[in-house]
Amino acid sequence: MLWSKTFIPTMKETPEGAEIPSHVLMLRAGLVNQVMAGAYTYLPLGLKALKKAERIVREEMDAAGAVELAMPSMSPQNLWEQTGRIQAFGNVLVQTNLPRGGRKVPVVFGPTHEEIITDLAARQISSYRQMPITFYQITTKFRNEERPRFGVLRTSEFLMKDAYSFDATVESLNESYDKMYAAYCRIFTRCGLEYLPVEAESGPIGGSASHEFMIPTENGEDSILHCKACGYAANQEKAEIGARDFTKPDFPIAEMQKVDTPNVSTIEHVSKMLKCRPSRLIKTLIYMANGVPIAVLVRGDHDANEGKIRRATGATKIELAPPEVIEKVTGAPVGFAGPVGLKEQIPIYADREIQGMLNSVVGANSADAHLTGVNMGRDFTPDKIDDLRNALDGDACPRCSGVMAMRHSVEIGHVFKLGTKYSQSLNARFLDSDEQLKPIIMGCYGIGVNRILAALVETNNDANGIVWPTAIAPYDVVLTLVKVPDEPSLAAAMKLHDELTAAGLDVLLDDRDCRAGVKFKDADLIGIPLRVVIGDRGLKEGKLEVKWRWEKDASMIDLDGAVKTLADWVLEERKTNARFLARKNGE
RNA sequence: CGGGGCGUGGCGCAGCCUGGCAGCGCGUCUGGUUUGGGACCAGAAAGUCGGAGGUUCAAAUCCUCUCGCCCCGACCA
Repeated sequence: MLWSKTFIPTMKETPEGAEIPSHVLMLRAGLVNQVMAGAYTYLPLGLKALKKAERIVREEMDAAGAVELAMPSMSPQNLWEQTGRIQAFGNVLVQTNLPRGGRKVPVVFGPTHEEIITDLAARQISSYRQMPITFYQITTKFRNEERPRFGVLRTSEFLMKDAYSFDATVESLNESYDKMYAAYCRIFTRCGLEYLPVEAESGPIGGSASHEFMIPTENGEDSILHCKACGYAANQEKAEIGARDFTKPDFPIAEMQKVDTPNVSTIEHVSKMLKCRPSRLIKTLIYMANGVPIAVLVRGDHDANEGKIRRATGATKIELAPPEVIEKVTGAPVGFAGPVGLKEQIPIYADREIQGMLNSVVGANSADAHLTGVNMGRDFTPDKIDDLRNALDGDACPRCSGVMAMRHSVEIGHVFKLGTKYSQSLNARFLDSDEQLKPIIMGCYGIGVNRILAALVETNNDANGIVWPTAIAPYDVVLTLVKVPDEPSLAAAMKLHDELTAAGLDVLLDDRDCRAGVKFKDADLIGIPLRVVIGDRGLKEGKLEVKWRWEKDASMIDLDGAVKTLADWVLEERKTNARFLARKNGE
């Protein structure tokens, strides 16, 4: 491809509004163009990279035995009513009514396709002999993000590979899941990503039935905890906290005292007013566990974890109690709840950390007042003590004696054992070998294809621009023509371009009539892995100047045999990303 | 949905407080000189100052409303 014949609108300056590296660089390198918040046009360069990621995903899905199909973005609303996901998705779901004659047909623009694929299975799969089977597609998904952000990392419309496995037994599901898990590892490795599979909140089957594939990066929206000692990794939602002994500090135990805290109800304000750290406060949260109010105690600087509360209570549904329930239970307005002197007798669940607290501050269960010098055992007794809070940096690893580190990260893939949630609500049943009718056992597996690009740019860039791995780079090689116009060097460049292309490489020839400096800057900005400079200096000596994007200095190779040399390098690199990955060790 | 910031030629910004001819840099176009890391000189085109209403002799500037974008938070199978 000639640079002058394609469309690569690079920018010297950072566009207003872009902040994180991937957003800035994807705009500056002319990969994407913003249409509105959360919607981007993929320009030729961005689209080429996206297609390469898509191709790797497709190849590995095929290799794993999944079969490709394509489902429509539009689907009837009633399917989503049957699974209850109209409510579950809420505003995220993009819906409209299609006028059909005098009728209105309510449709949903698919945010994912469990409903549609399960409906297909319900119609087409009737025997255990038809399974196991895994379907996949790579299509556009719609999710009305209330707050799209971070460029292409979080958009309302995106390309997703979604796969769904159908099995007759749990053992078979486990095999299907493992195959997808392994395929994901191969995909992200081939893409040159440094990923970390983490345990995620699991579904109805339990166990380690869900994993997210994360790319650790400062600007990620998700938090993960990782123990380097044993390798345990989980997202913050899921991460357990290792048990430890709680020895209270050796201070005299204070008397309980009631203090006035007019209009001061938040942890931040209370701690400021009473001049104590938030960690001295006990946060009392009133939750509804299957509709019954309970009190949950966590340290003031900790966050309650609803998944853990659900498991501790054995409830299926956990939600924060509405203000009227809080007032009824505590006898005080919201913000003054505490474990001492609750108006109604409700179960109290305390986070383990509460055991280590001495002379704490709690709400007084009356307006504009708190209690100080409160101690567990003397002043209140929880019904149950358990791990109820979100894990934090430095918490103990639940699997070994190590310490976990917290990192931000971007989720690029998710594998999930669904079980029979959808097959039951959509009546997808099969006749098993024992002549019994049973619900199909499902798994689902997603990859955000756009996020592969964004995550790569986010984690691979320098002051000059993007540094692509060859596997995903829009072009393998950029030929930088130094002297324009100049017939002999143009002819040599065209010849090289054609021969490299014939050898299977993606070649971009920068034939623009501008100064060499501009071309070098642009080549670096758009991040093409291999740069070949064609100038009369080298041509006279029968040499070509070559440089990998991440190398500091260029080297010379003979013009004779250059095509074979370059093709060998690039084809190898495209497969392994070996040089790309090795560069980090040298840093 | 709460909090904050920003909308001025294609891009990045100044001007606004204290109302008085709409500016700068980059880019674009023309001519010339240059030519291996974002060249230089001369000239040119291009802006309903996000939109609506109001105050005023006069509004980019002050007031009211509104739309959009970005950031933080809430939300996110």
